[in-house]
Amino acid sequence: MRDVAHEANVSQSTVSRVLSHAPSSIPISEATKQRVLATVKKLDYHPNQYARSLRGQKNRMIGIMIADIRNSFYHPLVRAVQDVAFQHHYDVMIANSDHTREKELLFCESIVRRPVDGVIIIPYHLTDEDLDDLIARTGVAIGAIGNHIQHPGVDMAWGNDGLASYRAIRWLIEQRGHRRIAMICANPDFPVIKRRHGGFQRAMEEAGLSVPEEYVVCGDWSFEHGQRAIRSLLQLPEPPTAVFAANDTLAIGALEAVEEMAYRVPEDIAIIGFDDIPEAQWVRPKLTTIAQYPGEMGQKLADALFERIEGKNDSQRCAFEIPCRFVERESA
Amino acid sequence: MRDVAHEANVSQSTVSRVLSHAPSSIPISEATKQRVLATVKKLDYHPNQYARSLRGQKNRMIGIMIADIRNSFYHPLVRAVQDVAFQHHYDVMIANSDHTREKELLFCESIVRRPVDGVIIIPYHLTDEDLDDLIARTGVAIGAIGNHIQHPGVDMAWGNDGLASYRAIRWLIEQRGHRRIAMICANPDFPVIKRRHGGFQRAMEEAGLSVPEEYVVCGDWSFEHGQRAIRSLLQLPEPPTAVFAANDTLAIGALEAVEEMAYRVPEDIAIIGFDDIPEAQWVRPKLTTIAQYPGEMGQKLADALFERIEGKNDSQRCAFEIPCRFVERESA
DNA sequence: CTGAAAGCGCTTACAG
DNA sequence: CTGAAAGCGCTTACAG
Repeated sequence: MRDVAHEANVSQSTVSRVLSHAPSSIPISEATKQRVLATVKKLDYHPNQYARSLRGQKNRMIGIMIADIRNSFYHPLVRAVQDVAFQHHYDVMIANSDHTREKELLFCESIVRRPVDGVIIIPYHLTDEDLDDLIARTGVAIGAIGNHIQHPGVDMAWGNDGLASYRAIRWLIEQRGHRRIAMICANPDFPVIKRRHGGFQRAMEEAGLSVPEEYVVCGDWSFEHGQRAIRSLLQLPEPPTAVFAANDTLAIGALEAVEEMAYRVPEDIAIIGFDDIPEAQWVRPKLTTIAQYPGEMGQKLADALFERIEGKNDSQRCAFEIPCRFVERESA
Repeated sequence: MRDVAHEANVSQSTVSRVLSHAPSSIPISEATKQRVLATVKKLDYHPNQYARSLRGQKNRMIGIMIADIRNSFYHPLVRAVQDVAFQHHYDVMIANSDHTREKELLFCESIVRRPVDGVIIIPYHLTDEDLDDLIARTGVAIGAIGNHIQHPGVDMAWGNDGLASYRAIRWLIEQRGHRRIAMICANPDFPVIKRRHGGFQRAMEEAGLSVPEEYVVCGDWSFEHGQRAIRSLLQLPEPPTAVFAANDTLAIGALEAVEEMAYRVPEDIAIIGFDDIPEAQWVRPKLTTIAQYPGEMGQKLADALFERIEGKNDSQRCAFEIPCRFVERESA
């Protein structure tokens, strides 16, 4: 910057003002401005972002925390956030929590250290108190997915997944006549599992159907857990006739295992997933599932985030409910 | 930091030295060290990363540039790089180029501005000159995928995809008796397409088989292009009996369209993909394809990157050839 | 409209 | 083993 100032015969202050798109409060003569810009171009000068950050300006970076970049469910969300950030000339750092509280806290720490201007997170363990702490220490703007986050200073987006689960199970019972329905879950401590399992349980109870303990198979979110879970279910003395999987990856794992065991889907065993990832349409039979709209969530949350970052919103809490939709295909 | 220094009754220099894991050249008395660490914990102090960066230390951040986070092919690579970075306590920023030179250059610019300590990139347009420029201006360590990058200061990993393509086509001809073979390509200007198409062309020529112009359908990398391309191919007066798709997404798109047209795979039309993304095993018929190992590429490149960042390698160029492997399944 | 100077929060010679 | 001081590259009151 010193070089540019010297070469253009102005002070550093002037170069800085020309470059920082300063709020027009401080005017620069057109001639000076052009001279500076020409010199900047000539010397191929790019202001150092860290110095800017240090001096108190924006950091021009946001963070995303998801469980695992390998799960397709997150991609539309991540991409939407990246695209909004790109338009604002922001960089995006991305971290995986692997559904552990430990890594969620490490993400918060790296946010505190750096810091960044905003984050979009999908927390599985972080509580309102954790977020409160984060805001107090950094002033970072936060958008979160999942309605277990109720902090008044945090924007959020959520699907009505509990209700959607309830309705899907009712559909299995009333439209398809199932009475023995099982559920493949991830860790039951996750709020998201509590909601989906709660919907399942409620529909079963209302229909007067019992759910034997071994009909709820908990584990992680993986393809492999889907395979193992359905095998154990089908080996029960009284196996279920339908299975509700807490996400599509589990459902697709189940589908693969069922095919190997030479059962027919949906005749012998019906399978319903959750999320409607692209792969749900590629498997055979095509997966009946409950669609969520992560792209829309990401987009809305990112727009809200930049409103906060740009100081256009410092009071209003945004809460976007993006309803789930039941998608009937071939597996149930 | 001032607060910590004051509270612990030492100078800022001392706090800094305790915290910066300084090369043991400068010793600190154990008592002082413990006192400082206790105060750090008590005040919950986290050093500001931007100030550290500015003062010349490492920036503790690397960048990844891929074409599009939504393509499954990149996930094992991204995840592997993230995991290595995580172990080194580094943050990772990720940008999409959408296969455009414009966005590839914008990524370079944001690297220059920030800067970061290293990048892993999958360039489709960037040349050795571009990278030379980037290194000159930032000293950033670079690892790249694809053997069109030959810069002596850039580590690289690559699959032998040209040869693998050649062999797959020979297999179609010799083991499966195909004579009319088409190819679905992305933009033919991409080095990766040149290599894969080159292998295809060579196998055909060596077998004395001609490739009508309309048998090479160029477009982008999308599912939709796969669908459109195979439709146009099957409507030709003399349609092909086998199709080689430049990646699995194209192949899966082709598979879907073929199913809608009620052709049988592989009896009526054989399909071969490239990459072996997880979805290749989920579609029916299961996709015959050429496996690449992006996870291994990412891991090796990231390890090499941190060797450079930590100054353990400032001369040796690493070049990892990760051979492709033909995976025979059901679609050909 | 422009410039001189202070300061963001650290690290690192330099001195003791 | 520890501290006082300079400086990384910017931005922003303050002064003119």
